[in-house]
Amino acid sequence: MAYTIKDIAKKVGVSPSTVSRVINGTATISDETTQKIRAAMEELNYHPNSMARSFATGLTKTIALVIDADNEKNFANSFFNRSVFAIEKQAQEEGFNLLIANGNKSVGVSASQLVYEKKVDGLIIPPNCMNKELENLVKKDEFPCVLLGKPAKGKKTFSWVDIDNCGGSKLAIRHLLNQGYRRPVLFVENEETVFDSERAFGYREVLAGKCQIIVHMDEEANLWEKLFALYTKEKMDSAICSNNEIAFRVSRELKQHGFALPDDFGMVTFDNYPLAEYMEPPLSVIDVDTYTLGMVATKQLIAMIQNKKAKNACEIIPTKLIERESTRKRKE
Amino acid sequence: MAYTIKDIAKKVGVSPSTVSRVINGTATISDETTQKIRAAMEELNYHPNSMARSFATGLTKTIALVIDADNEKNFANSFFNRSVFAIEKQAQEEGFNLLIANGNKSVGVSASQLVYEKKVDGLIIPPNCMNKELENLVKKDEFPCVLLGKPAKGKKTFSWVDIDNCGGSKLAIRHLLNQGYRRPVLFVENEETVFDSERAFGYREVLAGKCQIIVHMDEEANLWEKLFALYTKEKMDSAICSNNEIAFRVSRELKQHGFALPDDFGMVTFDNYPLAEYMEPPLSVIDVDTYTLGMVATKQLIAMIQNKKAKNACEIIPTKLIERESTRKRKE
DNA sequence: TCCCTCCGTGCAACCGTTTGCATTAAACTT
DNA sequence: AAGTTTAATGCAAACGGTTGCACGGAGGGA
Repeated sequence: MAYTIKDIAKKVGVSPSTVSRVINGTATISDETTQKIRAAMEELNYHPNSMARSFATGLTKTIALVIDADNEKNFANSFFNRSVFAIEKQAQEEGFNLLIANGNKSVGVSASQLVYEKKVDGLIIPPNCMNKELENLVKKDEFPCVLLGKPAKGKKTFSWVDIDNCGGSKLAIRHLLNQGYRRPVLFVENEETVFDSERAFGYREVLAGKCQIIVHMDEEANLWEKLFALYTKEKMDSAICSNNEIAFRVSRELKQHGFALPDDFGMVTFDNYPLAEYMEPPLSVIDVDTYTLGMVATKQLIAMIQNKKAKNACEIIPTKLIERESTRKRKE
Repeated sequence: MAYTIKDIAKKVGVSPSTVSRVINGTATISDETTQKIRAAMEELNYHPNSMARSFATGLTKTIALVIDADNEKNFANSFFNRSVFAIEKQAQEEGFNLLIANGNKSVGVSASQLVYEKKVDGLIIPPNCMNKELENLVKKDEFPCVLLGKPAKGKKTFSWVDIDNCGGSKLAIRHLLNQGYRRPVLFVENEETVFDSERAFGYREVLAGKCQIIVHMDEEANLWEKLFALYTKEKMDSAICSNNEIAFRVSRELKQHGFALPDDFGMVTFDNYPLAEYMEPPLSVIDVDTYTLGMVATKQLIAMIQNKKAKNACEIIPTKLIERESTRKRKE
């Protein structure tokens, strides 16, 4: 059996409460007593039992990150991963642990379970994992919760953090125009996800009054046919891709059919994928700082946990352009 | 305040212990009482307080995965990520939660802390995160622990799970030879990591008596120079790359200098990176099943937690070859 | 019919910390 | 010097489950 606070108390000749107060600094204890208690703890290599503590205080010092395990792509993309990294680190720095919870619809219960069972003090959750049950739970108990991504319209009652999808899109297009491209097309998976729709919004805004074409990849059966039509009929000369897989596929098709990047077609893609710079040509990207995203979300959540204020805060993490070869300046 | 077991007991007119026994199935309770208790729990939407429970039982129903946050690459590579996914899922299925803990040397304490403070019931930990303190702790208390990767020589006293690096390497080389290549070179980061050294071992074994060249990428200042020498002087005609970044870099150099894959040079790489199939040409890979890796590690750990047996078990997850264009059969 | 088992349940202690309240002694006030 | 504040500490009751032991009653064997 490990030592308890009582063992320390007995050894020093004080009451358990005094030891507790020294550990937590919750009352003024004489220097002498403090020293002796510290020494005893050191000597016996005492560590407080976190479960007993959580039980007594009602605080777990743990936050949960809900993951969308339905979508296995989350695990292949670095977006998510760097966030996990940042969240863990920030949590740790503020004395919290990080629990990973499945937000899968079929398993379902998991995330709400953690709240019901009081296993965590707060939740970081992607909007698409937020279901009705969880929503009610969070609202009713004012349970600390930060959305990792902008919620869809009409659900603005949560705190959230997101990257600047709209701004990133604008950045990309302005860059293309700057480099001498005239007609950029936007490739997204579909416009149902918030981030794709934000990117589309930015695209439309910058190109207001000009030619706009948005391709929904999930509707395109024959990518090359589409690309060929875009190039020959629509005279599109460049692309913004919403993710790396799209960028890979598009550039492969183009190259296989004898097009040269960036001379025949410019390309910029979202997310600074590690391999983007090893592509041919190295891809210009909109770097989304998911590390900061995770960090800010965590800070916000822990602030909510600790002082119960700062509700309905929201923050947008700026994106930045990393210029590489795929958008080299064109001779006009 | 949420309902407690006592509220249920009072409502039904039984003692709290009876309710507890119904919840846990730890004694025979009459059908009638069971029904009434179940109904009351349902009606009040009762959920047991996990902290109280952990406190009483000494079991947290939580396992920790230690991550090497020093190495940010871990988060960029899908190896690790798919494992996290699998670990969470398996844990969840067996009624455990997953905690992510930093194994960073500088933060240090974190992982041991969890053990000291009894915040988790077991640990999944990459060998390189295993430090002396943790090692002692684990051994002394017989704390359940599974290494996620084969430990270096001399540390065989832990349970571990790893992918079959040696076998994967053999698979790759035999495949190359089968396809008509004669002289495959092995590219690794360096041979200090266990997995690279295992891969090198497999390489040497299959090519015993034949030409063997292992390139350590961390020592190569000029990759193209090296490749050119390998091709012209050593007559190497194919490569096994230990990771995707190497494969990317090597294939880029080759293509930039006018070589055609697979006709001039064959290539197979470790890890079925999602983008490997979008490469030009699509890369043949040794698929390492990190999903199974994580799942098996978790099963093993939970078995240790639950029946305190199965110590020092070890398991090797087989790899498999996915044949794509980069190793197309050569005309001899 | 008597004794023994076993089923279903209750009692109460226990898990390790925290914390409101009480207490004492010392240090100020005036 | 008496009264009042303040610092330092102890007491004991929580916190919400779990579990060993005990006990009454029903059923079964002799």
